[in-house]
Amino acid sequence: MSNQQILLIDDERGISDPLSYALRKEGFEVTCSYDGQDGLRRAQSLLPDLIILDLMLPLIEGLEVCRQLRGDPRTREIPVLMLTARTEEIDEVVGFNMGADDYVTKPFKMKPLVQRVKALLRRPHLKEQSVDVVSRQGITLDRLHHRAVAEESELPLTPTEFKLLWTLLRQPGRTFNRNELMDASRGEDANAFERTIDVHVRSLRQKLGARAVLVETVRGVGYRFRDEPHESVVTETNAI
Amino acid sequence: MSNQQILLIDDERGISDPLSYALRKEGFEVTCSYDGQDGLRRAQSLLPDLIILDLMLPLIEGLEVCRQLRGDPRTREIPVLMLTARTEEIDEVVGFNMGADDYVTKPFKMKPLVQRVKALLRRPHLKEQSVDVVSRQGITLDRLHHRAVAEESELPLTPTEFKLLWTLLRQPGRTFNRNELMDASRGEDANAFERTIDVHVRSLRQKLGARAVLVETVRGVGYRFRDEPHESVVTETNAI
DNA sequence: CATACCGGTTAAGATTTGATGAAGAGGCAA
DNA sequence: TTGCCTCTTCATCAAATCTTAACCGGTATG
Repeated sequence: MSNQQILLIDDERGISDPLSYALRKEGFEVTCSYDGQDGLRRAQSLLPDLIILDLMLPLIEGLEVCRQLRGDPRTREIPVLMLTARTEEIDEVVGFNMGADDYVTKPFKMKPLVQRVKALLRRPHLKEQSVDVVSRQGITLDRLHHRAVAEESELPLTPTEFKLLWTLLRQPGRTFNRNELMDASRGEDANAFERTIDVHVRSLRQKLGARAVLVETVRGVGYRFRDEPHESVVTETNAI
Repeated sequence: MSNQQILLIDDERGISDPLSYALRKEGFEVTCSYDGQDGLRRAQSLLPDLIILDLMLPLIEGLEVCRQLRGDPRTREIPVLMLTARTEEIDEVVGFNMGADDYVTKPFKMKPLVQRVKALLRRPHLKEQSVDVVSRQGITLDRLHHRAVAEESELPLTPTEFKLLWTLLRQPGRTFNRNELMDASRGEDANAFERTIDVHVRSLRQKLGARAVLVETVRGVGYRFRDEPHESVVTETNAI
């Protein structure tokens, strides 16, 4: 029972039978389900370590199953491996951002698929859970209440500035180019002058005051939020 | 160089020019190649994150390029997006099972294609093996954070120096000629003065300090990153 | 030894890049 | 409507970076 449990949701016996066989031979415990509704119920009762999900399912579509899995806190973190018939479907799935963790196109070879399964199970589960509060270097952002606080005082950020800082703060040290920041701060409106970001960064820095140095410029690339503490800020912090 | 690199292999300027422009505007680094042979060579020296490949090419056919890319362990895992003239061709291509990851029929709209590119690059299993950190001989490059570290201290590299070192470091021991290094560091126009590379190498060596010897000159050919920590005596003996 | 070739070095000039100030353009509520 | 507020665009400047070209010394070759 120390074996890892896999829930396989697929209505085609021609696929699920050999697949479940191959997985069992690898030492996994496999439970099969042949439609979406049943699969969803089993997922919630079994809480397996991994779910393999066909995109085309009777009763409930694969995407809907995935959505509901993600909506339930008990199953939210279970990795999902999606089976799709065509490459283009992957785009859709990715587009819907349904949170599948990997995709395999049918027809597939058994060995690579098992490899993928193992890789997913091996993966450290630092999946970015939906976080509403981020706090770094004395700056705290709460996106539910749309509040930004630096030490004591509240920062009056505009929506764009807020999203910008949110993006930077969530992955401190990572450098974002202007396009990524554009996307992050303005949704998917892709066609805008890149340098607009510079202006937002500027006003952001102004409002950050002494902490402005935390938003670093990476020349030729973009911007990033400083990872390690900065001397002048520490001094400032102490002084307050 | 937090940016992802795309190699575009297409001989029709009417296609490759606007496409490379669109991709660059999206923040990708794009290198263009106008025939199969050259494209193959560039793929092997650049090791881009994605390759866009026209099916009809001079010198070597697209399918043959694809086959050879799949045959080389260095390029085997790089996703390939194939451009084809007619829908029926897709079937043929799929039939040959040449391992292209996606197909787009010409003529295509710019936006959807860019979407496809992004989707391909976002695919989880590709993400897992795409390399963002390279570390050799005590030097570590992280293109996501855009950081270069030697032992303890951070190296303040300019964008060009970073890309140069990134290229050398990814395939230690392999000698790159100046054109290849030009490509890698300047992405765009390959028709610049070759000796420019020498100057970049020099400033790179200066910043590397004691580790400067790791960037070796191969007289008459180009440069390479040293593979072995010490003298090549052992290597010689083993080689014979 | 002479010579052509090659890479190292240097500095000046050209180009690119980001910061900044300011001027519209909409949006929205009073 | 007017009066903010926010976002975008543009022009300009200074600094960082890249390229070019000239000069130098080492090396292979005859």
